[in-house]
Amino acid sequence: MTLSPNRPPGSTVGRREDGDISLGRIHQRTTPGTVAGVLRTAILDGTLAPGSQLREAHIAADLGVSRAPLREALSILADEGLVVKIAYKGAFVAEVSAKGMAEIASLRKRLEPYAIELAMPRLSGSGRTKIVRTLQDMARGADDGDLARTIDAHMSFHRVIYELSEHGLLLDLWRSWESQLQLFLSADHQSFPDLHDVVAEHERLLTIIDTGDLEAITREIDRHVHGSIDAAPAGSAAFDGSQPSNA
Amino acid sequence: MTLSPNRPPGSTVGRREDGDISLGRIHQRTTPGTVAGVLRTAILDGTLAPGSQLREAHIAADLGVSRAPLREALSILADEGLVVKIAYKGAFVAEVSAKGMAEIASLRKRLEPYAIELAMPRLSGSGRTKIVRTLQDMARGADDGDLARTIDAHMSFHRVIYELSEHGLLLDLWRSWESQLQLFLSADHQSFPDLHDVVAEHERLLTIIDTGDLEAITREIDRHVHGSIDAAPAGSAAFDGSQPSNA
DNA sequence: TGTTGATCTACTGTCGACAAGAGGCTCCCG
DNA sequence: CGGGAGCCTCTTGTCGACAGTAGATCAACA
Repeated sequence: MTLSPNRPPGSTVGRREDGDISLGRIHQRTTPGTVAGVLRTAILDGTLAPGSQLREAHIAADLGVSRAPLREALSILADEGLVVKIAYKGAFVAEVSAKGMAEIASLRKRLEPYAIELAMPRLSGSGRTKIVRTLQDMARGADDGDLARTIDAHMSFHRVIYELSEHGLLLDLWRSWESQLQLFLSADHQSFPDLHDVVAEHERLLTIIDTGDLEAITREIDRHVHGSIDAAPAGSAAFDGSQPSNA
Repeated sequence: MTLSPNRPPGSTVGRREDGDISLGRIHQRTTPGTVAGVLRTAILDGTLAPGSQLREAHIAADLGVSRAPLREALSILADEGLVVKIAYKGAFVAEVSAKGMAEIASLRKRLEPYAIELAMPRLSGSGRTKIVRTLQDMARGADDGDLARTIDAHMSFHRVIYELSEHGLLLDLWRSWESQLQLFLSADHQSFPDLHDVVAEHERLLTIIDTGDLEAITREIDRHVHGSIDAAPAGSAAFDGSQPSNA
């Protein structure tokens, strides 16, 4: 992940200097960025199987770019933890391991309550609207039995909280986890017998956040995160210690 | 930073599986890796001033490599937060901001106690020796008035703790902070009137860790980290709000 | 005189070709 | 028949050259 502490000079977030014209920034679409996007979705939707090697020449030819920007795209994905690069051997689609997920969970338990605490002051107005919207999205996804959409909304729910914390590092951290969580969840959805459970879970979380009781929030996050991680590995041997890594 | 969850097959850190032969792994010295190393020291020792642009062609020629591996080296440093890359504009030596340091501190306060907790079981034998050794190094550096050495040992002290936690993500996180902390500290050393204070501070921390009292440890880390961050910015206007954070 | 527009330069982004390392295969030798 | 040295091929790593962009300089114009 790229935990860059210094943002590019142009990436003003919400500042308006002259007449209040804040027409949101246009972010430059760089080739490596778009390529990384294509590969990311391919990995997340299973087109590129975990463990498979990503041959540069092939992919570059497929996408109609040269190897230089492709290699940079692979680096981006490596930062996100979706790809593992090994010198002189190549780049491989990451295999999510139960251990890796547990590690992420252990950090989330300690940091997400903090993120919520920081986000508190902004949880009333438009911030709250954003969160509620993700819940609605999640519900709609669950209604339709649309796994991908439900997961997307699930990720958005948490991401919005990190965004509202206005803590750059925290948000970067979440971003570095998001792809992996998404990969894990979509591969492991069978552990969610009913998608509506996910929705209920998060509605409950939001209710508790509303109380503003930090203790209770910490407890709930603990339960919440614990549940979504440790509930799974038992059943999904496929993702266990699979790191003989390579192969 | 590269928070890769899946490590390359060979990078077992301190594990000895067969007869205790830990001859430490020879890590493949890749060109981008060595180049990144050269640039890293140049940045940390001030040869490359914060904010200055790193022109690819120029540096590549200086080091006798082509731009391809150099660009990758810059990406590595960007991951570490020592360099900021901006599309179509170039790579610049990062400027540490008080805000960035405060963000790191806020996360350390929440994670370092956890790292210590995890490291506990390994804090008796050889693990402890390692820590003590960094303290000795720190002391020697302070005796000689050797700032760089003191800082190195200081970083090692904390790094060893994260290593002993045997929590991959935590260690990765520390690594992603280390360079920036080092950059900050070496630029801001005037806030340490006496290097021996640093040593005393860490000896005290170790003593408290020895008690095994997690509450006390958390309190101490809070004090410790708080002190080493918030003590500084007041005096060092140079690093304050330097983030045109926009603008 | 302030502002707009073109031009110019220096740099980054991209390309295709070449070099070098890694792994598998065959063939030779004990 | 087993082991090992040497090739052979595929892939990644590196290179030099070209294309495109950002910012500065400067001239034309209202």
